[in-house]
Amino acid sequence: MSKDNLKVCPIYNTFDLIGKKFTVLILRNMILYHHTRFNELLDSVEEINSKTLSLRLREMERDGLITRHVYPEMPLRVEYALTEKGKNLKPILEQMGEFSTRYCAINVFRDKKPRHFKQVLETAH
Amino acid sequence: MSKDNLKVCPIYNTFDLIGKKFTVLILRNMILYHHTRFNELLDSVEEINSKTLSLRLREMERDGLITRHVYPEMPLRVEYALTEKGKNLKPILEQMGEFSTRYCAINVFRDKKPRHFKQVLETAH
DNA sequence: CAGCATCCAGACTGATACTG
DNA sequence: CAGTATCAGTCTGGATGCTG
Repeated sequence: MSKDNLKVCPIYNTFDLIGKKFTVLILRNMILYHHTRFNELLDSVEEINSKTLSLRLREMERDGLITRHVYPEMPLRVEYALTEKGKNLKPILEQMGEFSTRYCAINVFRDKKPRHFKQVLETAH
Repeated sequence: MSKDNLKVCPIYNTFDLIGKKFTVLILRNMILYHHTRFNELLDSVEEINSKTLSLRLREMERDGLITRHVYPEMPLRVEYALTEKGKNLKPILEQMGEFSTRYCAINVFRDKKPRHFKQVLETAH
C-alpha cells in the first residue's frame, strides 16, 4: 500500500465516530450490558438528558453503529440494536476499560488496587 | 470485588483522559511516530493551532501521560516524552486504528479495501 | 523555537415543558 | 414510552499578535 491510498487517519476516523460526549457510555451500555430501550439508557447513562440522548442515538444510527426498530404497540416500543459494525467497537471499549483498571486504579477503585477490566465486568452486573 | 469498590466507570475515566479534541492525535504522533517537539506536533497534528496544542500538552502533563523537559540552550529546546502510563495507551490507539481500517475502509482508503492497521503503519512512515 | 494573551464565534449541553 | 421544541448558558476552539 502506498501512503497516498490513505484518505484519512484511521485513528481520527474512529475518534469522529465515538469521540463525542456520552457516545462511549451509550455504547458501553449497549455492548456490555445489552440495553436496548430509550428510557433504559436515559436512566443508566450518567448525567445524560433526553435531548442529548436522542441526538446521540440519531448520530449513531446515521453512522451505521446502531439500528432503530419501532414496534407499533400501546404504549409505543422502540428498540435500539447494535449493527455488526457497532459490535466491532467492543475491543476499543475493552482496552479503554483495561487501561483505567490497570493504570488509573487510584482514581477508579476505592481500594486503589489495579486489576483486569474483565474481573470488574464479572462482578459488576 | 464488590461493585461498591468502583468509584468511577473505567471506560469513562479513560475517555476523560483522551476524549478531548486533538488529544488522540497528539498521542498518535508521540506513540507511533516518536515526535517530541512542540513545532513538530504543531506541523503534524492536523488543523491544530498553538494555543490548543499548548493547552492539550499541559492537560496531558497534569494527567501524568507525558513529561516536559526544558534544555536551556539557544534557541530554547523543549522536549515532550511519554510516561509509562502514557505509553500504555498504545493498545487503545491500535484498536482505534484497527476498527477503521477493517470496518470503515470505504471512508479511510481510496481503494476501499479493508486491511489491518499494522499493515498501514508499516508503509506509512 | 516554544509558547502565552486577548478576543470572538460557534458548538455543545442542560433545564423545562410539551406531544402522540 | 419515546421522544421534540425552545431558550439560555457554558465551554471550546480559532485567529491574531506578541515575548524571551
